[in-house]
Amino acid sequence: MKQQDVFKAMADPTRRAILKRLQGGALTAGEIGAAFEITGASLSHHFAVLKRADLVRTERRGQYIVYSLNSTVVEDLARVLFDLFPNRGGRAGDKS
Amino acid sequence: MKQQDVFKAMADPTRRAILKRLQGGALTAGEIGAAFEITGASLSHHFAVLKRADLVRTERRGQYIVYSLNSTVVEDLARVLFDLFPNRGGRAGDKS
DNA sequence: GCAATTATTAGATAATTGTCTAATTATCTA
DNA sequence: TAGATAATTAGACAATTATCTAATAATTGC
Repeated sequence: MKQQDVFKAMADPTRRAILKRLQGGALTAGEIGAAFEITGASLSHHFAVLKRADLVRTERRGQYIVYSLNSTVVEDLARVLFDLFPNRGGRAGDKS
Repeated sequence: MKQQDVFKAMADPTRRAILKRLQGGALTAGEIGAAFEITGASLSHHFAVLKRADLVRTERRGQYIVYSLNSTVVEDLARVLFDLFPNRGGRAGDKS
């Protein structure tokens, strides 16, 4: 997990919205884009960032490209956050 | 919690390092700065971002200003992340 | 093969951001 | 009150980034 890439990816509201949309299951780039006002090119840029952070996985299916969540990476991120703050009952990722 | 401010704040490695340093307890601006190569002015900028995100609290003590973590906000953030990803055993912030 | 569809890549531009130096504010102490 | 110390604010600048239009790539179906 490239921490910096993940944090950077999560810092943009559009990308968080994309992740949110993928909660319900895998979607094609077009299906995701339908919910946003920005161009497909901009969307592609965001997809690239999310992929670089390993937050989503892609699979080509015919002319479509299907995106799906990679939950584990964001779980890792959540663990990092918990670790940043001690004295809270030692849950996920308890290193001490 | 202003989600966007928090995510933006966490996106910078210097700011994450500052939070990390504060794990051991409250520190003055100068004590924190001693660990970084950047100028005090740049540090101040980062402090401002962290404060806007409500990730740190400040208290003036004489000529010093003391910074401390505000754990709850980052815990909230971690919860948001967990919520982004369903089907993982429903822990913190379980909304469903 | 060719047109249509889906998506990405290339290149340009405006906005944001991290950094710096210089100036300012707040506090302490002699 | 004056000087020293701690920290922030102001203003400038370079790097990054989100967005766009136009061009390119991959696939399907005629």
